[in-house]
Amino acid sequence: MIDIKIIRANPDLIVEGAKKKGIDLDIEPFLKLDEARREKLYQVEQLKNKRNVVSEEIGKKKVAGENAADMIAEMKEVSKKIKEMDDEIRAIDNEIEQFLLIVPNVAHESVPYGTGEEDNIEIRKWGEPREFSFKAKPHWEIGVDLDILDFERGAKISGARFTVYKGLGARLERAIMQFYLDVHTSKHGYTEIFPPFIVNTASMIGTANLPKFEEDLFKLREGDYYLIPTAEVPVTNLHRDEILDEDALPIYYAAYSACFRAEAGAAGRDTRGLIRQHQFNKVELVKFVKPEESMDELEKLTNDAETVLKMLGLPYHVLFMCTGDMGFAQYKKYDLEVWLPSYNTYREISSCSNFADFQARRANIKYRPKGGKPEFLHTLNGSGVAIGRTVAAILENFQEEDGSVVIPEALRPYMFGLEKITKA
RNA sequence: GGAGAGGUGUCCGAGCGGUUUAAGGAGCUGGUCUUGAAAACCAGUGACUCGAAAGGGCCGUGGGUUCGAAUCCCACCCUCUCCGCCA
Repeated sequence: MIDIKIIRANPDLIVEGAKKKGIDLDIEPFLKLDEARREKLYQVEQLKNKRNVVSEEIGKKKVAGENAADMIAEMKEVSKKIKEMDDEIRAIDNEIEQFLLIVPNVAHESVPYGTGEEDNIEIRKWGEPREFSFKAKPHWEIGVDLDILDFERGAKISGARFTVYKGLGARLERAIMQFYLDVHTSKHGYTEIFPPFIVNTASMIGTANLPKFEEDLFKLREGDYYLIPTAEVPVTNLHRDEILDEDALPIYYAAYSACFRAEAGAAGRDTRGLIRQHQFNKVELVKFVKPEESMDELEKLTNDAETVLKMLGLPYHVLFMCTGDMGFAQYKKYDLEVWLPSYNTYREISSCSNFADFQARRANIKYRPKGGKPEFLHTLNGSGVAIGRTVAAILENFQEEDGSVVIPEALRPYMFGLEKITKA
């Protein structure tokens, strides 16, 4: 959420910022509402002050045994008027709130302007895509041939975009999960969190998944429950409505979770394999930091995510996301894309973002600077990294001509020391 | 799911519908005393929020009754105890 004071003072800046993200914002109705609200607020507060003062006098008279009938009659009118005005103000507040929730974050000035993914800028590249001396297979063929991925039965028991992992496939998925958590907690200073996979509406609003992106979510039929699309949601909301001590910052959390995405509007895209699923596993990194540190923290977080890809030996590059492709809530964002031979290109495996105070304001997360008033802190998060897509990348990049797959050394301790997955 | 109890400031904990601008304690800050510390004593300190200010709001959340609500009514949420069910 954008600070209402900033919108008031610089409405053009907000409209311009939204436009850069490809969003048309009609801000005039908001400005009128805001004006009307402040006018009414002033009036009703005058009345409330009168009510407070006179009611106290009535109390004193009553205690003294004096008659206060005329004052009470007068206050009855005042109270009625207050009630009417409060109702009006409440209605306006509601409209303003609804508007504020759909105003996108304004990107940092360094973010390149662009309208789509073709305008993202590659800023780093690590590793070299492998030249195959044989015909490389896509991971969905490798996985089926090795009998470690079962797409057909996934479709049978659940539907499209669900996959069953089997045997060493399941083991590989679990090994990667452990490996990522271990690296981030033991080498990068993150505290492990194992969150609920179901959250309420307030949490979804806090991270800006609601109200704008409801169609991307799975909502449960009973109760105020949604399946989380990423651990970012429960973990960021861990500190919702809290004021943290300055000494507690920065906070680094690493969390594994299953992620559930409706993938509305993705029909026909990435229909084969593990790339786009309704349910997938991911280790997410979340940070709560002081405002002045968030830009540096984004670099560190991105670096932490890159580290695990390097340790696995997977070629990747880093994109500086342009305004048009960075998302609604982001202030600055990098995507890590891993090389996938079957696509003959890089595909997203991690997204690292600084939200500045955008989420903190929605979720009301503050910190108390030494000797100062509470202030909104900054939140960041990034995948550290997506697990299913890691499996896809490992199968494809490390496949052998005989259909086997070499397990990256870093994972072998988690795979009974196994060096290769071969046909049974 | 059933029955009961309860949600008050950083914490504990009072609070007949009208000096509550929330008692009291703890904590925290400063001081006295002490070689220093502890203890004791004295003084100060009450979140947060809207507002330029005056002022308004805030006692789980949201409504309601009333001239006036922490205090009464309704709904919801959460916590605890017991029972039931259950991995």
